[in-house]
Amino acid sequence: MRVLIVEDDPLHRSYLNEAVRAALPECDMVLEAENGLSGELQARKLRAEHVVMDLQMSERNGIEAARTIWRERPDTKILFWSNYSDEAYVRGVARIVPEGATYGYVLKSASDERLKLALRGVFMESQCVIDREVRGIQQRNLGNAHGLSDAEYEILVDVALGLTDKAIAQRKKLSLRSVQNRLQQLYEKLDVYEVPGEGPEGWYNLRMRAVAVALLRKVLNASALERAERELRNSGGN
Amino acid sequence: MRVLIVEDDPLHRSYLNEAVRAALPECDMVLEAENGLSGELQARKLRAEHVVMDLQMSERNGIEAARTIWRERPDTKILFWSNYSDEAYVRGVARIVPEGATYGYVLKSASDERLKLALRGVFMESQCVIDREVRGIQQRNLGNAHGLSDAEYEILVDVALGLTDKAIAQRKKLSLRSVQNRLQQLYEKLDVYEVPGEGPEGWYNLRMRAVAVALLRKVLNASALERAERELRNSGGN
DNA sequence: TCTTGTCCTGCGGGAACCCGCAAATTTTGC
DNA sequence: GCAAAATTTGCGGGTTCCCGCAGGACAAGA
Repeated sequence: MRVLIVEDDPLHRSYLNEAVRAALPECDMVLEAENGLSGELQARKLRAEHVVMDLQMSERNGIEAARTIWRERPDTKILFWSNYSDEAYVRGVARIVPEGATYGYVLKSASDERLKLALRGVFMESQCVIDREVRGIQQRNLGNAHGLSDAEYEILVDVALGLTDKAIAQRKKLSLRSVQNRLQQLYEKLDVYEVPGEGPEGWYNLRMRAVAVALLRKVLNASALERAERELRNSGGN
Repeated sequence: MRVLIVEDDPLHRSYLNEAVRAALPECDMVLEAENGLSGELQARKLRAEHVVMDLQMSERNGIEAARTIWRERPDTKILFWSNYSDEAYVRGVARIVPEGATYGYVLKSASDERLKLALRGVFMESQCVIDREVRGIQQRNLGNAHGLSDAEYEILVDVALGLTDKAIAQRKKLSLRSVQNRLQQLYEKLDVYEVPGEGPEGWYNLRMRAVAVALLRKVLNASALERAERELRNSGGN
């Protein structure tokens, strides 16, 4: 059994290495990659079936790397090990996990014990192991108390990229008015109307404010934006 | 001689601890804090004169912690040790350095040797030690080839918070038109007019696009936004 | 079949934005 | 002290955004 570690911080990498060896005595080979790109290459070359990987790396982030790995071998078991439980990351991971694949998501702040349990659960028992904090984010989106639906999230991303209503309508094959409707839903869900202090009504540019709130609440983050931007440019703008 | 370490990642904290002991044999006490808030408190209680600290921590980030520390004792020597060289961080640090204070800025990706040199340089020799990558960012802002002036940056932040032109005019005590002028400068500096593919002219909402580009280029980041938002709410909205 | 609910669509108007033009004001350099 | 340069301000317009209103399309359920 072999395990591939994809993590750009050398300290965390060596910590992981040790944790893997301790948790999985049946593992006879631990490989390392220091960014998403080389992670992809190694996974392909070595036919890795067990990967533990960081999100947010330079060169290529964990979500994209995981997507290409899974595209080639959907039965690869991947344990994500991340600093944050931003909604944007959680949503990003959920979007790319293939039907029936087994994966895990644990935070770097978790104890050694939690990490080891996750390693055994995912790699040996084919369980999906998701930390409580992360799970909380996932739930909130389904029970749509405050969470955004996928449709709303996509509109949010397009707006955040700086597209006009018309451009979004074209991309999404909707009428102008429909786009604006979805925007209004978004504005309500994000409490955009709340005013700071006693100022007059027209204090906020709603479109911009919605994105600001989304960033502050970590519904959106920089790496999600980068992904969307790349996608936009590849699709030639329409 | 005592050194205070402020860093939330336990691995990095212990690594720093070791590095400090190795680089500074004359140091007889190494203290640790695990977030910005407790860092402030410890610095005050222990009258720390040598601090090495992470930016981007939960609870209170390094920039705010450093500001309050320097407000109380401007001769404190602070070495910032950060993952990123985002323009937003560099600018944030530069904004709060008191006249004549000595500080350093090294990246976590730097070698052990670089870190040790910085520790000795800042704490023993009262030099300012700034990594090359970080220095590069600073330069670009002064030689305003592409960098933003402070005025432009402030407008950018207000826009990113979601304020309307009118609201910004009021806050900054300018006329509506002046705000719009500054916005136009911003649009040019950020190459907002560049169009993806062959689409029609009106593809972008300039105001939103400017913020998107700023985020992608790391001129702005989430923590700078959080700071600005807090400031906005404190000032009661005007 | 008729109702109910949800979503998409068009119309219209008020507000906000983007910006060219030109005069007034401040800053800068010598 | 004075001219050049940069900033600020007002005016006017075209465009986009925000949204209430109302009509149509489609699915679920009585």
